[in-house]
Amino acid sequence: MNSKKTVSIIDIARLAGVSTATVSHVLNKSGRYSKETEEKVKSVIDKYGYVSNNAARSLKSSSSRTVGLIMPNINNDFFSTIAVSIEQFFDYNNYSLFICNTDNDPQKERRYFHKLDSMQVDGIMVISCQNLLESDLVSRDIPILLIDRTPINSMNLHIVASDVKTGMFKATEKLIEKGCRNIIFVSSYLATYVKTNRKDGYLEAMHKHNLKADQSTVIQLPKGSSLINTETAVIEYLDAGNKIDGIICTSDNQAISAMMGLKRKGLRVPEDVKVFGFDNQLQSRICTPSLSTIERNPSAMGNAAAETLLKLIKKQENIPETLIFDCSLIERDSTKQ
Amino acid sequence: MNSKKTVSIIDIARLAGVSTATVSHVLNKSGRYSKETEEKVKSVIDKYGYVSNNAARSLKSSSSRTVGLIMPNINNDFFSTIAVSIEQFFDYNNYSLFICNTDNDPQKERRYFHKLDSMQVDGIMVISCQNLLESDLVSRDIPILLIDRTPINSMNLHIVASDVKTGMFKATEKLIEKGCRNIIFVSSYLATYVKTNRKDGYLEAMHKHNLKADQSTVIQLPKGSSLINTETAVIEYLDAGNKIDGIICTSDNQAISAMMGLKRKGLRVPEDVKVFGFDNQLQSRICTPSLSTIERNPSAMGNAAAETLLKLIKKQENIPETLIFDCSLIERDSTKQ
DNA sequence: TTGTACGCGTTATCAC
DNA sequence: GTGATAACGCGTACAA
Repeated sequence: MNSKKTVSIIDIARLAGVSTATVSHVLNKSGRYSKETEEKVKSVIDKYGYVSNNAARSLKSSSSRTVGLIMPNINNDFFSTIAVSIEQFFDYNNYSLFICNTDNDPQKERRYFHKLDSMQVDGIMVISCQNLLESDLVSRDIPILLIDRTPINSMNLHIVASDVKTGMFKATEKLIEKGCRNIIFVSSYLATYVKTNRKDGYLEAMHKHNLKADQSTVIQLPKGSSLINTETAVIEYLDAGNKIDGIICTSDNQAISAMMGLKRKGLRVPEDVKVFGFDNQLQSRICTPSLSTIERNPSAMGNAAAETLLKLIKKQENIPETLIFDCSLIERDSTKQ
Repeated sequence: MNSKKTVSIIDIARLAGVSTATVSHVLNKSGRYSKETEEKVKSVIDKYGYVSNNAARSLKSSSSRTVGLIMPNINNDFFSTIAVSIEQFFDYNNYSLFICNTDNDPQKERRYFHKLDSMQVDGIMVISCQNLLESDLVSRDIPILLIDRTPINSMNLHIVASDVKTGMFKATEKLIEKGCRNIIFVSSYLATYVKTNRKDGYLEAMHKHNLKADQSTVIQLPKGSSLINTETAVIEYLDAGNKIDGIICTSDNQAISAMMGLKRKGLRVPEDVKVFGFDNQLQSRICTPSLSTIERNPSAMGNAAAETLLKLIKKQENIPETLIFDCSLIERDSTKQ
């Protein structure tokens, strides 16, 4: 344990024989002081280990050179990659980033909005887990930026996201091109608007090529199900007499579980069934057979989000309201030949 | 964009026809008001969406019901699992957790210490990337808790960590028990004190059983190397005429890469070589063959860390200075038979 | 360069 | 028991 008496700007001013205003100017390099006073002040600050009180600073300036990122789950590769690139951008621009983990709990998301708001952050980015964002999330006039998820909101918030629908469309069409005709869609539990987007890409591609795709070709895992449920669901689907020669999944883990189900039913990947995952997570490279997948571009998304938020904070002009990133297909063994 | 005028406690007081003191008391449930005024005040707060200004509150009380977690990389399963359980604990206790990602940059770690300090957080937990912690990290008298990594420090900080050395010892001995005699140790780049701990467990087990283990049986990957380097290093080791029938790695990814190297040299796992990973990450279950690994207990560690920090914040007595968690072995196909 | 009013919630003191 | 008044904490920015 350390035991320190807090040193305030008043102490420093007294010890250096100047006013608090001068100390403040030295700290902020805002001029209005001589070389000598600067050195005197700096040496006193060093000697007593003074750290300026951010609470007082933000109370006065209602800015803190701090931004918040609210996200559902730092334990998810895609999200945490976004977070890391955001952090790097803001660090480079002398801002601090505070990351808040909501555990996919909408209530907690709102609590963090209020907390960041009351901590006087200069802006907030959110990968929301709410379907609807109310306008009372923050009380101050700070920018809010939506990343990835785009819940309904009445505030015309700026958005950085990826074109998941087209990504799913391309993946589905790729399987069709390779001769698949009975392609099913396996979806983990997702908020309504997320799920709809992804499924629509699949449905549109199938219908474009006059292939059957409807409720009966979609396996929707219920909320709270684990990966073993996916394996079981695929087996049950086959046991019910349905044919499969292609699977599109909403995550790599779903795809890997689906492949386990296929294996237990004696079906080979990619010879009998071709499989697409989603998000190009590490495990898609490591599993056997290696998994074809859809790559969003989390680093670029994070960087664009951070850049946009900083522009909003600085109240610059002509900031695009919506940035949508393309998805690309990464083909590996699970869709070979 | 939202455009709001900030509502302050003064506005609420005026609108409710009471003083700011009363509003404050209602907010903090500190008594001294009647049911009627309470309802009146609450309805005004609701109506105008008032959020108390944390900067002002922490300026006065030098507490913010907020704690910080500084960590090297949220993109790492082990760390982020710790973080999630810390977050859950503090949320349950009505604290907010701000997570700061240092990218393994000691300078940045120090910057975040100062920022959290000046934001008046009530305590800081750190998975440090420094070898030495100076005592000027924070200026106020707040508790700091070390998690996992235990750099040298002069402040007698509390520690929550795991007994990695014994874990490595047990894994090595397990391979010896299964008949391995030429066991090598493959280490990714790690800070000195981390690496030493892990390697010592391996060395002690080998020496206890009179098996050769020294510089020549340790593959140390240089800083900044990627997984392909591990694969190559294993191949080169074999090409140099060395024998391998067991491998202990400092991460699951290292182990998976090592297995790829073995495969390319025509060696089978587990028949010819048995392999241990480290940390029981998702990929250890998914790879083929599935990987035996060492499980630390990140959830329990996170929970213990959070509990300890809260006790320190509340200045309770008899808080254990050091909590060390055991590691357990998880045996899968890579060490079978 | 400096003095000082200001921002806003908390809490001790005081009045009824 | 209820509620108001005012001092306080500390950095900022404008006026002097």
